[in-house]
Amino acid sequence: MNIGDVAQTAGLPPKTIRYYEDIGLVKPPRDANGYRAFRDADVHKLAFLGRARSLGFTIEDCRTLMALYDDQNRASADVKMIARQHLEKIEEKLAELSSMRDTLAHLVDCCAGDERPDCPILNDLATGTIP
Amino acid sequence: MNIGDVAQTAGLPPKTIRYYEDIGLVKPPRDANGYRAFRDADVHKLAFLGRARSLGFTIEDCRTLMALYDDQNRASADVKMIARQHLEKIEEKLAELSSMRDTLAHLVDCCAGDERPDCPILNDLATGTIP
DNA sequence: CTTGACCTTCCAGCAGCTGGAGCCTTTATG
DNA sequence: CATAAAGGCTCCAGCTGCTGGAAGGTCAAG
Repeated sequence: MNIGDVAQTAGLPPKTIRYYEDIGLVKPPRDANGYRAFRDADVHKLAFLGRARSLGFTIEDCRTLMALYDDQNRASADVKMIARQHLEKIEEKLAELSSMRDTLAHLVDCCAGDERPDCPILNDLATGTIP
Repeated sequence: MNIGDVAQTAGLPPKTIRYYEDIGLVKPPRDANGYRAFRDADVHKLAFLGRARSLGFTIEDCRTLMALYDDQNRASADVKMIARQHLEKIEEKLAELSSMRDTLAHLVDCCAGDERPDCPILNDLATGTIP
């Protein structure tokens, strides 16, 4: 399978797939013409990567998760630990973002948004005093 | 005021302040010894930047917001527009993250987390089939 | 035989810092 | 007054995870 088809199948851009090869996440053999020749296992790995990335796992997490996937003697506890830590980071980001949203939404609400210069948003940024 | 004191006052690391000078957000004059000599206005700008950044505005947004702040003839509508667009992006990210969280939390819940290899998390990543 | 769609490599750049090396200046202490 | 620590300076490199583009080789269709 050539990279374009793999891209379709795995739902990843060719550039990304090449990058994943670069950093050693997949190792497709080459055809005589130099083209990457993806085997089913490679395509499968890439789909795995795509899903893990779409859940927000870092590349390093993905590497570890794939190694665990390949390891028949893994303990599910190891996988769960990674997932739980990642979940925690997501919760933290959510908290941060939602506090940003609350502040911003309030400021936007307070701003007249007309042609006059008075602006509670700028006032807050300048002084740190939320109206 | 030297960079260290400004860092304390504005709540930004010295490295960040130097970086902000690099990209033209502040332009402190220099003392004879080459040290940056921050004026009150510079410190004020940096605090402004710190607050804008902590609300998640991009550097380019910050640049625009500061320009608007300096412009006595601004229309608050312009500020509000920037804030509203930023708010939208935050909402999008929130939605994305919270869907990640839901999926992950569910998977973590389903995983025994013991010494056995069976793992619904890996199964999902491998097949895209949430239990 | 040519055209166009693929494929290849390599280099650069995005955001927003952060770390470190190597050097100079100021300040505090003995 | 000498010295050492603390702070300042510049410049270069690297982080994450790609993405774009240039310059070129390959392959299938007409």
